Amino acid sequence: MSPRLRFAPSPTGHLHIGGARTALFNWLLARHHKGQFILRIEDTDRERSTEEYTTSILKGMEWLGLDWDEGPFHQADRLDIYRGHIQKLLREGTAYKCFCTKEELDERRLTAQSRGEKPKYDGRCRQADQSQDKPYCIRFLSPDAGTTVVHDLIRGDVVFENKELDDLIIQRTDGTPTYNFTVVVDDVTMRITKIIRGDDHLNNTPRQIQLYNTFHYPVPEWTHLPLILGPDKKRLSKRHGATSVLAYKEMGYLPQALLNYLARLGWSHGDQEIFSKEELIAKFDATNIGKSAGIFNPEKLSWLNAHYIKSVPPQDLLKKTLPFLQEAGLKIEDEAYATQALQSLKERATTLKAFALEGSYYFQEDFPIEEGARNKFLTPDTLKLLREFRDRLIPLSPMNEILLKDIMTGMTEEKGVKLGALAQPLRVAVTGGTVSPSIYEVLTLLGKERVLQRLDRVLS
RNA sequence: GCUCCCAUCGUCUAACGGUUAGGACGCGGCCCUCUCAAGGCCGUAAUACGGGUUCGAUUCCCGUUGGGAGCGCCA
Repeated sequence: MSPRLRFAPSPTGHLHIGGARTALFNWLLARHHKGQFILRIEDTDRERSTEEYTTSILKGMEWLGLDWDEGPFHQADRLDIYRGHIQKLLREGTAYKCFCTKEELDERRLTAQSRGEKPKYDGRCRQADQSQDKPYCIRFLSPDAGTTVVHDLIRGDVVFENKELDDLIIQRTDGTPTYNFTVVVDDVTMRITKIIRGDDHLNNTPRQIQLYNTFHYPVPEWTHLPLILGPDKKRLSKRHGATSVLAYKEMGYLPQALLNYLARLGWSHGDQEIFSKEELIAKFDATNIGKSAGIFNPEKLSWLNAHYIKSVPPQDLLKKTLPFLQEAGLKIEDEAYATQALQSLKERATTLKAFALEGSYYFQEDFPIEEGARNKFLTPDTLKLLREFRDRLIPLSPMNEILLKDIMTGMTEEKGVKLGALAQPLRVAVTGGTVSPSIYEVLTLLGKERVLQRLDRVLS
């Protein structure tokens, strides 16, 4: 039977790095085994769930290319299903009404904690008169004795004492069902066979298993992923800078770089570092997932991004980069020229955004000249050199890299100076800075007209 | 505090009782060179600690320490 997996984010925030990895692992395994990947939006918390976040999560998934076969399902549309299941438990006596107020519970929790005990519900409403006309929530009657064991694919059997588990609330006073309940009902009715989720859910799993058991439903296969931590070893959060997947898109990261990075954070395939999407699908295997938490390392992501930028085919370069060029206010008039310019830049770009930041001189005439560069390289002596270069350039037609090289090396040999003595001032004059691709390449790309214009600007 | 999980270079990881403990990012050096990158070569750096088991432990067991997660009418 082909496996069915799901990703079930709650729309109380953007799709973040950790969630994206969970989604990726589920997606990868589904694709690897030719199973189904289902997307479900867990929005039973009406207070904090928003439409905006739902859209953002979907956009994040699409950007990463994690396509789903079924859904997105919304829990908000499934309330009748949950209600039916709750009624069943109530009828069977495996759930009961609890009339304790939130304030009472808070108070008891505090006193338990101050006594050094685990703050759990004492089960006092198990005996309460169920026909009282007071606001109530509904609790699941969990067993007091025995153990519940979680068969986890990467951790083995994890045993929990049932006495550690209290009667959890499955329906709020306002009539809406809660997470630990809906997740079970959904996974059962959606026939999910493998559950891959964050480590933070491991402690919830025994109570979910108890729910499966009382419904006599088959228990799925569990895989709990170690968490992704920040540099301070705390759970990755907004405090650690950009954590939203879409933020990486905006910073100029390629989805493949993020996918590759995320796959290797917690999973490995020997010494291999670079994986295409197809390779990941072919090679991904839950048995090679590690057990320990990993720290998010932006440098390595950057390295991967630079790697993938180098491999973008020339014909795709402009399309991918255009939004960043436009954002920087650069106008693209000649697409063929722009493509060549980007091509010359791509060896040294770390992000797509860097093209606009570091190569703006390709697309505008009124770029500023860096103060330090001007002082160091545009001196009376070098201006003399530039003037001579200009004079030798004028009769040149056509202008190409070989001819330029001839002129420049000829000049520097005559003067007995190093090539850099001419190349750097020239670079400052035509790019405004001391860093650029090969000077021959830049000059050729820019073309004679523009080069002369820029030389005149610094010579006048 | 209680419950659960985890522990190899700074970071991501390889090793599935026998290796000079390997690779990658980062960092440093050299080469290349018109600058900066890229690339090539070299280097830096780890089995948390203490007990067992074993001819032999990174690997198996126990403990200690350290880190993380959970303990919500959040998911």
